[in-house]
Parts: sequence; C-alpha cells; structure tokens
Amino acid sequence: MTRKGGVSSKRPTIYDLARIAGASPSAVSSILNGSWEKRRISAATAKRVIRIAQEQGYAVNRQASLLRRDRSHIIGMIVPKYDNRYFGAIAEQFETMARAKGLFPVITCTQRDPELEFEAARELLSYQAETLVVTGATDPDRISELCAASGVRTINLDLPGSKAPSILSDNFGGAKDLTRLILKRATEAFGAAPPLWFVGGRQHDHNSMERLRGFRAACDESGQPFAPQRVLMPGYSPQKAFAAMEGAEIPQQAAIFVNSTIALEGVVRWLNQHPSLKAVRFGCFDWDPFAALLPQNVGMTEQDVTGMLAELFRVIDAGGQSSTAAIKLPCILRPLP
Amino acid sequence: MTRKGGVSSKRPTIYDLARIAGASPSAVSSILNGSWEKRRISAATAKRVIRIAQEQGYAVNRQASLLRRDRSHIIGMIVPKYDNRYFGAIAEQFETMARAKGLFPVITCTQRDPELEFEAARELLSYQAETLVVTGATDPDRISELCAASGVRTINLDLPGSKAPSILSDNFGGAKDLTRLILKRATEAFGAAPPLWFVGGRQHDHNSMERLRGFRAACDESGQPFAPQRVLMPGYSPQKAFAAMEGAEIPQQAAIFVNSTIALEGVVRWLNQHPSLKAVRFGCFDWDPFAALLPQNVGMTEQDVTGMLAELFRVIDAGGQSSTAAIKLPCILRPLP
DNA sequence: CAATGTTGCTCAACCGATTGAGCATGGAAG
DNA sequence: CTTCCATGCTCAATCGGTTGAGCAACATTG
Repeated sequence: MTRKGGVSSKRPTIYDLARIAGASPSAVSSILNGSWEKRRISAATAKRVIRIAQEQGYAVNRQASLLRRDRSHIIGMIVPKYDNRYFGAIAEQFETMARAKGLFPVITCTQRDPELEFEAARELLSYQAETLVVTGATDPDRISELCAASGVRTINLDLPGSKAPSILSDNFGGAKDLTRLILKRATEAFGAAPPLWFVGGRQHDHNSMERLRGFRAACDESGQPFAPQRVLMPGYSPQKAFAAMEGAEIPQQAAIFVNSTIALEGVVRWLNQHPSLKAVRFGCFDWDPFAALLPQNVGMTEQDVTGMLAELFRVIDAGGQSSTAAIKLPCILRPLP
Repeated sequence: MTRKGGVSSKRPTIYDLARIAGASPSAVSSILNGSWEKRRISAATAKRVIRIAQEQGYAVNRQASLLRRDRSHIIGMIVPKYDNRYFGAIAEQFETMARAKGLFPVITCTQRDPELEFEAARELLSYQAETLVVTGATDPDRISELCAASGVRTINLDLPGSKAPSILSDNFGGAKDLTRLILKRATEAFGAAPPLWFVGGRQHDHNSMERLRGFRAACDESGQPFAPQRVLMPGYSPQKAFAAMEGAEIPQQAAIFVNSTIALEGVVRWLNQHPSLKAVRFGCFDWDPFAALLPQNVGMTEQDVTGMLAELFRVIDAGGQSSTAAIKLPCILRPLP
C-alpha cells in the first residue's frame, strides 16, 4: 500500500481512503465527520468507509479541517505556574470542564514573564483559539486588546482587567477573615496580640493589594496597629519570601499572614532554620494539604476553584454580551486545630 | 477598511495585507515568515509589509501554515494529573525546555483514565504533533502503536513501554535507599525495628512494582520480615490510601513506606485523626516542600525531573534511531532531620 | 549590440478537509 | 409514456499560507 506519491505508509488522508473504498473524498469526509446522513450517503457505504479508516489508522488532519470550518472549538488558557496546588487545580478542572463542553483546551504556562504571556497569547490566537482565559498575567488588558483586535473573547480568571469580564476570589473578605483568625489564635497562644507581619506577593499585583486591604481592615477592626514596615512583598517565589524573612526582625512571639503557598514555602523554610521561633503562628492565603498539617499553621484560605470555573463557563456560554464587571466569589476559610 | 467579502474587521489574512501594501500574497507570506531574503524581496517592501501587518494586528493562521509546511513543531505530552509537585514540575519544565528548542508544547491531563489517554493521543495526532511524550499512562504500548501507524514518535517518561524509548527513575534503587533510611530512623526512634508498611500505588503499575521490589530488597538485606499483608496498594488517590489505612491495624510503633505524595495525603490525614500514632515514622517516594516539614517524616525521595527531561530531549534530538531500551536515572534521597 | 546575470517581484499549484450545487438512477404518480 | 421526486452519490470551489517556477526590467560583460 503506497500513498502520497509512492512513499509507503504515514498518515492516510481522505483521498487515500476514498481510493481504497471506491468512493469520493467528499463522501469519505462526510462519513467520518458524521454529516453523512444529512448528505444522503447509504449506511452500507458509511460502514465500509469507517472500517477502512480504522484499518488504515486514519486520523483527521485538524489543520485542514479547521482551515475550512468556521469554528475551532479551541479554548486557550494562560497560567503562570503549575507547581502549586492552586494553579494545578485550576488547570486540571479547566481541562475537564472544557472537554465536557466539547471544547479542546490548550493550556500554556508563562512563568509570570510579561513577554512570554504576550507571546503565548499571540501563539494561541494563531492556533485560532476562540476564547482565551487569562490567569495570573502581569498585564491582562494588553492581552485583551490583542485578542479583541482578532475578535477573540478573553476572560480574566483570578485577576481583574478592565477590557474583559473578570472572575475573582473575594480577596478582601478572604484576607480579612484569615487575619481575624490569625489574630484570635495568636492572642490565645501568647496571651496578648503579637505583632503581625504580611509576607508574599507583589506590590502592584491586584490580588496582593486587595488581600493587604483585608488584612488592614481586620487589624483596624481589632485595634491592632498596622505597621507598613511589617509588610513584605518581594514578589512571587519561595526564594524571595525567604530573603525577605532574613531582613525582617521577627520576635519569638509573632504572627504572619502568608500571601500564597508559594511564599509559604520560603517562610516555613526560614522558620525551620530558626528553631527559636517555634512559637510563631501563621495563616496562609491558599490551601495545600501538607501545609495544613504544619503545627504553627492556624488556618488556610481555600479559593473556590470549582466555583470560579463554573462561573467561567457560564460567562462563556452566555456569549459575547457579558459585561466587563468583575464577578467575586467568596473564599472558604479552613481553620486548623 | 473591509475584508473578507465586505464584512469589516476580524482576522486579516495575507491577501488583505497584500492588497493594502500593493504587493502579492506570496511576497507578504515570505516577508512575514522570514524567508524574504532568500526570495529576493527588497528590504523596503519588507519593512512596509511588516508595518502594515502590525497596524492591522495580523497573526498568521497556523492551521493554514501547518497544512502546507512539512513540520508542525508541535510536541504533545500526556500527564495523568497536575495536582501534585511531581507532575507539576514535569509539565512546567517540559514546556520551558520545549519552547527553548523552538517547539510548541501541548500538554493534556488524562486523569489516569485509559480511554481518555487514548482519545487524547488521537487528538494530538490530529493536530499533527510530531512527537508524543507519554507520562503515567495505563497502557503506553497501545498509544505507541497508534502513533507508530501515523509515523509519530512516542517516548515514555516515568513509565516503561516495549514499543518506544522509555526514560525512568531508578525506582528499585530509590525505594531501597528510602526503605533503608526508614528502617534506620525508626529503629533509632523505637530501639528496635518496628513493623514496616508499604502504602500506595497500584498492583499492576510498573513503578509501584519496582518500588515494592526495592522495599523488599532492603527488608531482606536488613533481616526484616517482609509481610505481604502489610503491603497496601489501593490505587492512586488520597481517598483510597486513607481507606486502606482504616483497614490496616497499625500499632503505635510502626513505620510506613509511602508510595507517592498522592498516597501521602491520605496517610497523613489518617494519622492526624489518630493522635495515638504520633510516634509512627514514614518516608515518602516523591518530594513535596511542605510534606518535608512534617515531624514524622524521615525522608523523601526526589525524582530527577530536570535530568529526565534533559534525557528526553536528548532522545528527541537524536532522531528516530534510538532504541526502545529504558534509560534509568538515579533518584535523590532527601533525609529529614 | 547581443548574451548573460541580477534584482525584485508574481503566478499558480498545493496541503487536506468541507460543503453548496448538481447529476445519474430508479421508482411512483399521472 | 412522460413528469416528478427521492436516493446516493460526485464535482469543484474554498479556507489561508507556502513554495517551485518563471517573468520583466535593468545592469554588466564580451
């Protein structure tokens, strides 16, 4: 059996199948994509072609198929990292839900690099993605503009943007609740409210700012002084959080609001190197099953990933007429024993 | 400005650009894909077309481009899960390294569902992936056969297959080292060697079998009895590990070899509900930064993800003539204080 | 001044699937 | 015996880039 100019094997096309089956390429095409009944192809021919396709190991060429069709059903997602539970869960559930909707999910991980984010968005556009979901990007509006120019919908997940619908956690409320819990537990442990640090995140990151606002609100509410020098926002990485801890002068009786499990990695590594600080209490915005078992941890804030993704697909299903207003979902506070 | 039969805006094509620039579509194409010097297009025309492309927000249609070109540069990967550090690191580093090689990585997560694995492989074939990397699949040989029929290379990562090159951790050696460490530490803690459990993984999973073999070798070597009823392999999920622990009658002085952080989630959740077992020691095959801080944890086995991926791309660069023999990489044992 | 080479492009076929239009054939109705 | 319709297909254009072949216009060489 030879195909494609005499070279044997490799990727049969509908033309190969048509020749073998003694049918026309258009018949084969419609049989394989399911439109054969509408096109009045007999069941006998359909059965024969399907058998031959199977024998030949035929797989449609999506490039050719999508070139002609009007919809690609591709939905792209940009994520900053895979290496923590939060984004891992987002990626995994996104794939599952997209597939359940008959879409083809393509996720790409952009390491919080603004240029890579933009390049990845371009690339997904080139692949004719119909929708682009942007998570944890530095400049979502730039991506939204790029996509809008090509008529591609974008939706911001877990970050706000002014040019596209955004789905967010209630970072303010979540942080306020977590701060309250930390203060309560630390006060119980130490007999009095200890100084409270805020560690992790980025100065100009919207989520970080909102969480800091919630942190501050809880401090104010309980009459705790808010000290700007105890706010450490060195960026998202365990190393940076660790380095920031080095610079902070943390007393033996202290409490820490840790902004993300990424920062928590640095914080606990540092605390572990300073056994005199065994009494220090912390709480963390974001959830991790192992971090939840650390003895100094008083509670973790779990973001409602399933809820956010359900909301995401609701917005997608609703079509283009959705507003750019942000949808906020409450977080789940998980106090620890 | 109208394009595509009078409808305004949406996705300009090279034909639109050609019309605007007063050039031919082939000139525009070669300018935008970088082959214009070879095709003797003047720098002036090139500059003009590039400017117009930018103004119009042009992005190449990969579907059309790939249809004609002979190489797609797409490299696919199948991963079972994203929600743990091991596969998170694999996915992330794979993307980074693939991009550095000028490839377009497409990762899909298949939830350890054999049918979904196969479907995902088909799908990646349809997108003209040139290479498919299979991780954690139930039946890698079935996928290898499918791909071989289309002339697509497959490479197994972290699992052995007979139909494609495989890159593996030295599960036997890693498990033997970890078991030794667990026995040593538990003996130190209890004064005598306690009964040793093996928890996690699947009965017919190659990696689990190899680790069990290493576990057993270390038991034999140190004169510890190997008790089959203390081997619990309920499958990969925290819930299953938890349930298995419920059935096991673990004494206060015991030690556990935990096969994967996924199983560890269930094990520690269970241990946490049984405070009388505070003394129980465990070690875990796979690494996690927070699990590493749990007081009962004596050590974790880190698989050499970077090394495996370096090996993977070495095999890919070497081209088709690589053998189907397995390449084994040593694991890194990380003892904990 | 003819032959030759170089520059700067354009033409048209092609990749593989999709799809609107249309063409035989056979049976039923008038 | 014609007309009409249903059935079961095939034809050919098309999607948007890519690429080998080729063509003017001009410069250079003998």
